[in-house]
Amino acid sequence: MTTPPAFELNEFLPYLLNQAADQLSRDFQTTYKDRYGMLRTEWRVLFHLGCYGDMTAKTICDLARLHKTKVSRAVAALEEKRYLSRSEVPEDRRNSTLTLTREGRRVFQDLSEAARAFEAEVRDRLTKDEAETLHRALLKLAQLQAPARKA
Amino acid sequence: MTTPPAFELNEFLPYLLNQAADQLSRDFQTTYKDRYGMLRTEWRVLFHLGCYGDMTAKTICDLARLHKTKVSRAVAALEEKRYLSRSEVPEDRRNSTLTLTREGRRVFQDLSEAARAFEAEVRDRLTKDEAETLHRALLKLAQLQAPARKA
DNA sequence: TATTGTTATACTCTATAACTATA
DNA sequence: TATAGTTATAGAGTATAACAATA
Repeated sequence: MTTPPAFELNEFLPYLLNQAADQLSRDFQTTYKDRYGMLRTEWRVLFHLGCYGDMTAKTICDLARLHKTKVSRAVAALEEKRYLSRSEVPEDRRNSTLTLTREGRRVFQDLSEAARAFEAEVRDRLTKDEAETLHRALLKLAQLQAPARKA
Repeated sequence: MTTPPAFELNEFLPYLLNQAADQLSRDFQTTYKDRYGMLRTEWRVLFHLGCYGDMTAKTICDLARLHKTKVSRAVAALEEKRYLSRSEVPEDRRNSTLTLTREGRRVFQDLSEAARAFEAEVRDRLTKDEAETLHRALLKLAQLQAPARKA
């Protein structure tokens, strides 16, 4: 005879996750957009190369869970901006190794400092325990692979 | 003489947040898309009315942090589907109160059960503490207003 | 046949400006 | 003049199919 409790949107994790992610994305995107005219996927590709070193487009697809068409276009845009160059892999000429140029490394350096500062602000709004638990929970939910760090 | 530690993308909260949110969104959207051909903003509007009762488009804009153009289109789509109706507010004829129809309430009922089941699966992947802390942290980061619950 | 990557296309989402009507 | 809502438009993001080159 009891009615089920009404649904509470503000406790629905997928909704909250989206709201929080949108909020932070919007704030952070101004950095790479205003400074370097980069789009979201371009930023992600640049950071994969900067953080983890040279790799092929296919590897970025797998690590970042991005579709190959998105990566293909982002790589073309970054090449156009002279932030990366391609070199054919002799063993398998279907793919190219992507490498940041000197300018690309400089941009990565600048943006990673901005990212660090941004993250510090975000963490300031949380307790230490909240930030750590959030990080752990998100890793579980996002199902990302963590590659070996750049040498 | 020490170099700063390299940036670690997989520990950058905005990135993790996006990956997790995208993942869950994609999974959940199939429910409202496949069953009712609804888009994301339509789902959000329907749930605001279902969870919190009748309100104007403007109120939904404020609660959900959505732009009025998005809400306007979602409301038109839901009206077209006969999930809601509008009634002019006599005191201020610029706005209308939005009300779910019988069919709209049925759809909300069905989708909120699906949402509950989906959330249960998500929480199963986390410990109780992780789920609670995640919820608390996301509320802080998303900066949502929680309206009074529907009577 | 399968894989890497590109191009084309359509659809969804976001952002902005211009507009109507009411206040 | 300000606010609620609509319409139009452009740009960004997503998804899919078709294709070329290579394996």
